[in-house]
Amino acid sequence: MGVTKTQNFTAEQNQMAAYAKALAHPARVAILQYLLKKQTCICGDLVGELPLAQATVSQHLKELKAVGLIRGTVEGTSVCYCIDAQKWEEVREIFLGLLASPIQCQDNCC
Amino acid sequence: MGVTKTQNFTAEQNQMAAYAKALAHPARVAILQYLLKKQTCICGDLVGELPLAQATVSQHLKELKAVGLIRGTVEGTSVCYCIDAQKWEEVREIFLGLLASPIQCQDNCC
DNA sequence: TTGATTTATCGTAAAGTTGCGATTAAGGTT
DNA sequence: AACCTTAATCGCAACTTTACGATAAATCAA
Repeated sequence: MGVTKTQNFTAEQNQMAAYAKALAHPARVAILQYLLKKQTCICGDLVGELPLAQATVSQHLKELKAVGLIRGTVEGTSVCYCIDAQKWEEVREIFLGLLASPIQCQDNCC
Repeated sequence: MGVTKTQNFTAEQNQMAAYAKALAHPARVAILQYLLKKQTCICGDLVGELPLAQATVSQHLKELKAVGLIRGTVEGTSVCYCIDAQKWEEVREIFLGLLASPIQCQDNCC
């Protein structure tokens, strides 16, 4: 059926999966890296930076906006994008929560 | 065309995207959480734990194995799974690298 | 107002993902 | 050997994602 059974997982699991999905494309990783470096930029900068057509970049921006990771504000003809600091902190905490988990068993654990 | 233009992005961007993709489904997050808690478990435990059919769980395990996050060793009729400690450390570093980036601008950055 | 610039959205094609029943393969058990 | 158990794989249906050209909408400039 091709539909994830969201309702059978915890909110935390779904949330983490949603954020991971936002990062699950090199173009979106590149967008976030660029935004973290420049702090702010207009859409056109990203179109120039990425090896993708304008429509495709716009679509990736839409997805990042959909999970709340970035915000865009209209500035005349352009749109200025930046990372949402609060959301970024939230993402950080969620990922650190999982990533910080220790692993006891080494090489031949099984 | 539905094909990610991998070759036009950096190795780091592609790698991060690949790991994020592995985490981009609640079932796979659940599998990792369970493995981090128990350190080790057999496939059947996961099938019992998750709200999914055996074939589906097996498929998710395959994806996690494909990126190297988990390892499975045959133990008689069962297969014992555990997290690959080295890979886990690598994933941690890659994600921390991005997540640690500071954000200067607040509320109305644009 | 006309025209240029910038970004979002639409439509579409190709490919990938999710899920499951059925089957296969491999190891145990009797 | 015949049978059970466990897990992987196959085949399929439904849905989602990626990508781009074309078009629309909105602002600015002359």
